[in-house]
Amino acid sequence: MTRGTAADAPSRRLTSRGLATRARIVEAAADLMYVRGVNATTLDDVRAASGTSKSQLYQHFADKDQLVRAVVVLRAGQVLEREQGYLERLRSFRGLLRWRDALVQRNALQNGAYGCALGSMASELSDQDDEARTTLAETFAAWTGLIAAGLRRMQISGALAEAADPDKLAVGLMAALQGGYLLAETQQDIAPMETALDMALEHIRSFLTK
Amino acid sequence: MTRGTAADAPSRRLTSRGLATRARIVEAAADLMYVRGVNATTLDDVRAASGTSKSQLYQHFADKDQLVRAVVVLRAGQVLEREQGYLERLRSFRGLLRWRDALVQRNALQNGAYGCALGSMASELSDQDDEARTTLAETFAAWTGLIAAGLRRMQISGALAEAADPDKLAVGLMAALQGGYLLAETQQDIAPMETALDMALEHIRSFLTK
DNA sequence: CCACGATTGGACTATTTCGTCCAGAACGAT
DNA sequence: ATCGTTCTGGACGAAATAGTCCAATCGTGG
Repeated sequence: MTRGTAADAPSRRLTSRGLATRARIVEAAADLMYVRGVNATTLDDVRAASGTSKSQLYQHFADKDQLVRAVVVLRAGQVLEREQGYLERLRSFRGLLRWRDALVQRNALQNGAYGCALGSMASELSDQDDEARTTLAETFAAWTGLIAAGLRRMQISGALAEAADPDKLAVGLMAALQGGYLLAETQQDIAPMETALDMALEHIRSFLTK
Repeated sequence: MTRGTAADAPSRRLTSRGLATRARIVEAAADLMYVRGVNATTLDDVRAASGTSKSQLYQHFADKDQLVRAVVVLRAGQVLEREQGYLERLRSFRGLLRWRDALVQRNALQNGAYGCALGSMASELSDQDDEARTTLAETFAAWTGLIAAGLRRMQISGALAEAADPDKLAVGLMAALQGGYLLAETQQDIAPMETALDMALEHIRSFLTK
């Protein structure tokens, strides 16, 4: 609240160099927090991984919480941008299957470890930092909204039955995805993630008009 | 590995008094770690909440990791016992609905905060403590197995179609549950958890024979 | 009721981690 | 080029946290 660091109007302090260091810090922190968890990542880890120094960290972020929030915002933007690319033109069940495949493949690269960039932070931060929780909730809502919008387009084009509720189906699909991530992470095997997504998609398929 | 603390044969050290303190410590730690997260819980918090002292902590647990593992084992046992009570006699779709209601109601008491006792630990520990991860994976498997067994009984009694795959349905249901927990925790609202469970149950319903 | 090990309390140390500070280098506008 | 501002490096301090140790107490078998 004291310093103008995060999303504030950056008062006057902004140099390309400074912004570059800031970006380097947030990205390094995001990577570390993704694989180790937020609380298990120390500022010294971030400092080393970003090739910066303590003063830079505190130049750009009032404290660790602010850095964490910046990481959340970064991840939210990344995920939303990526998902928008997949979902904004979604108009068919096959498109949904392609979306599924992309997610599974991405997660298979790490054998399911680490889970969803958003989900793991949500689990750790929800009961710890209300501002972060809110951002994450909004991001989940936006993500789910992208899916719902696609389902609605399918409905308008007649591919999906009128009886289907796009919003509820989207929430169910998102839950299956997040639960799948979690089980896959715990088992170190993406099979449960596939099974979960398949079940949700199978349910959506039952609403196809033919 | 050095001391005989956790699940080892307790060599010689066991007095009712000692066992009681040990239990008090683990239970206090479990509560704290549930609401604050594992890494955000300090040994001093545990000491204070359990009304013990440092020496007791280190009398029973070689280090914090061992305590965390004991908490995982405790939670695993509690959840499994509770779920067994609900699921071991599951024979009908209505039974599944009752199970759903019980979970939702329990989570509603805290407005969805904290999530699943198992899920939140799984998310935080999976990439941090492989032994804990394994225990959690086994517990999830057992839990899912309870559901699958119930579905199989429904299949044998003819209520559930032969075409249904109890194992996959159980995994899908578990993922919906865990994802629902996570979304509910993030949104501080159990609605997404209900929606997710309803979707999974709706899908199972489609396999009912009549 | 005595002896001995288990148990306890809490002071103490070591280490980690967050956060501060300041002197000097780099940069950009004039 | 020069001056003021921003950026940088890293030493430093403060607080939190993990982990150690030992003297005192308890409690149970003999």
